[in-house]
Amino acid sequence: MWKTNSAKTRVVPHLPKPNYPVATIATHVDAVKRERISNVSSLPLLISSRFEKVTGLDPELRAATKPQFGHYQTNLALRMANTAGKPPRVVAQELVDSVELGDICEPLEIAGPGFINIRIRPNVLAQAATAVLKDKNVGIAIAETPQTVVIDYSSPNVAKQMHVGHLRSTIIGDCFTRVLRATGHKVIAQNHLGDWGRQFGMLVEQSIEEGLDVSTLDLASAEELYKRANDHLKESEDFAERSRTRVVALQGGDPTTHRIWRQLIDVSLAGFNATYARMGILLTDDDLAGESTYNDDLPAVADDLESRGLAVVDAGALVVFIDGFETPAIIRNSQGGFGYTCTDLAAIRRRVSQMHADRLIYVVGSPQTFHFEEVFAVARLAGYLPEGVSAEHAGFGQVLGKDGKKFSTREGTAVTLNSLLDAAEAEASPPVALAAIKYADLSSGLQKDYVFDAERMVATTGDTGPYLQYAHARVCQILRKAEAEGLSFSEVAQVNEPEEQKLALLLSRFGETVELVAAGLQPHRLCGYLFELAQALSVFYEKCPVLKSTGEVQTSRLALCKAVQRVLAKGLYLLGSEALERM
RNA sequence: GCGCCAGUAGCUUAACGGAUAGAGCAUCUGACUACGGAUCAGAAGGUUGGGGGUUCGAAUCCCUCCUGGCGCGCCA
Repeated sequence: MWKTNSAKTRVVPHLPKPNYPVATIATHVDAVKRERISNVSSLPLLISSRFEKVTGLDPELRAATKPQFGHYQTNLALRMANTAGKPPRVVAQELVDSVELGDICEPLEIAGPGFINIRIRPNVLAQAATAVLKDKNVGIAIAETPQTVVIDYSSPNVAKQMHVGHLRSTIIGDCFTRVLRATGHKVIAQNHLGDWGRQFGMLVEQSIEEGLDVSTLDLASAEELYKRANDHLKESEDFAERSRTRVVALQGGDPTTHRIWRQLIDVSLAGFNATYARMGILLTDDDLAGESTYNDDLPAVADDLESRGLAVVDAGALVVFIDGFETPAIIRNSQGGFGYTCTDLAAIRRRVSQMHADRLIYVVGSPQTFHFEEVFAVARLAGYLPEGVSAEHAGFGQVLGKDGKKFSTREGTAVTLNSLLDAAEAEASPPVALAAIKYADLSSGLQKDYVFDAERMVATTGDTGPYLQYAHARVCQILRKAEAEGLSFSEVAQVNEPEEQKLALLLSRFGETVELVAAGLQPHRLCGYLFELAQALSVFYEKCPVLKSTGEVQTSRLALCKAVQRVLAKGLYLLGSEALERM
């Protein structure tokens, strides 16, 4: 009954259509663009503004797809041709005649059906490279209107080791934290620990029955306890009953129960923190905000929704029917318990009203897409999520085993995160292994599943983290030798060779790439950029001797190397990896 | 049944409606006293799952079908 649309509109007759801007990548990109127009720092934006001055239109500059097309291209003439009623190439010629770019670009060229190809002048490229060399933030612009961004990630469960499912959330969330901080935003990381729920009844009951001092456990043995309790629960109705009673005792604040629960959390945290340290993750205990921290808010949320008529009791449960959703969101079940929908609503409320978040990001697997759509919709409805605050679910695909299927051990249990780190460290030193794993995780689209193949990801050839580290170590070697020889440099004075120009052009794009990732939450774009830069560096190596050159050519090339080194180091940092000086 | 995601070269994968779909691995051919060869140059490899449609232009947007994964009222 409640499944039909008519029932929905009947129960909550006047639900407004969402009139808030739906949080999309496009929205954020636009916001970033608007922000930066007034603070023109990158070459494409500078060029775009010149086109806009003449046409009032964004030329939608794109990096040229081929070297013979210059550095950037615009299809503006093609788009204008229809309304202008003129052939595209004629419009293009008019644009070329009227847009003033002589100070930045070589003469514009018209090509193909009416594309305008743009080539930056070498001296401008050299200036751009020097800017990257000198800039404290390596060419990344600080947002003019910094936001408070709350990022929810990692979120392991108490009394269970972190497993393969936590790998991606932890790596991706940490990357977002680094990128958003680098662009000047205030990031509040939130580790939404699974520290509450029915499983604690059986855990506490089992430990008491065994006479176990929980505080002496480590995380692995706590997980063993979990398994024993779970087995016990299945085979003994008596134990199941006592476990249910124990849940009530925990909720009621019974001292003994509460103490054991707290001990379970503490031993688990010790294990999680060890893994975070091993992975170079920024999360600290200050970022902990487990589910239990919202316990007191849950009845308040339910009451608020119910008293305002947004939630209604249906089949014994308190639910919210939402326009466009087949099923209602369950706020409180028919037993009077609160589920994770309610917890997430309470979290949104707190993050917006107390932490003053402008943007909420959830780094949680793709299977939760529906859940977050639902939670966001209810939060909008209730005003917990006001118009000015965006909420995004950065969902991601699964990590698969080598057989391309769900990653599990021979026994069928989930593979622990630490064993994945072990597998990679069997192939390379810890910092290299870590860079390998993180790069493999971040370098393709977040939505896609990928196979965990330690051997392939630690390869130093190809599109891998270690290749980036190698490129960095190599350029460091040149800079070290230069220093040993007493050579100094101050700026990129000239970029005459194509290989130098390519490097300088790429350097000029670092900032906008990072800003794009900050706006659109697509780390693979940063990976792709850094890989292209590392490749361009290798080509430069072949064609343009540095230490063997002399005079201004040498000092300029040294400066170029230093700028590349800075970008690679910063880029690796943003991916959560170490930029090694030697390998 | 409804919904979401994915389907691009043997494998892994990029492409914010634009030019000849761009890379990496593997394969083949070259370059070695080499500022780190853990490199570079080149070749070969694609009817972008199928079929329609919109557009000057489609991997990208719309419709439809196929395959795989995941979700869809009381666990989190």
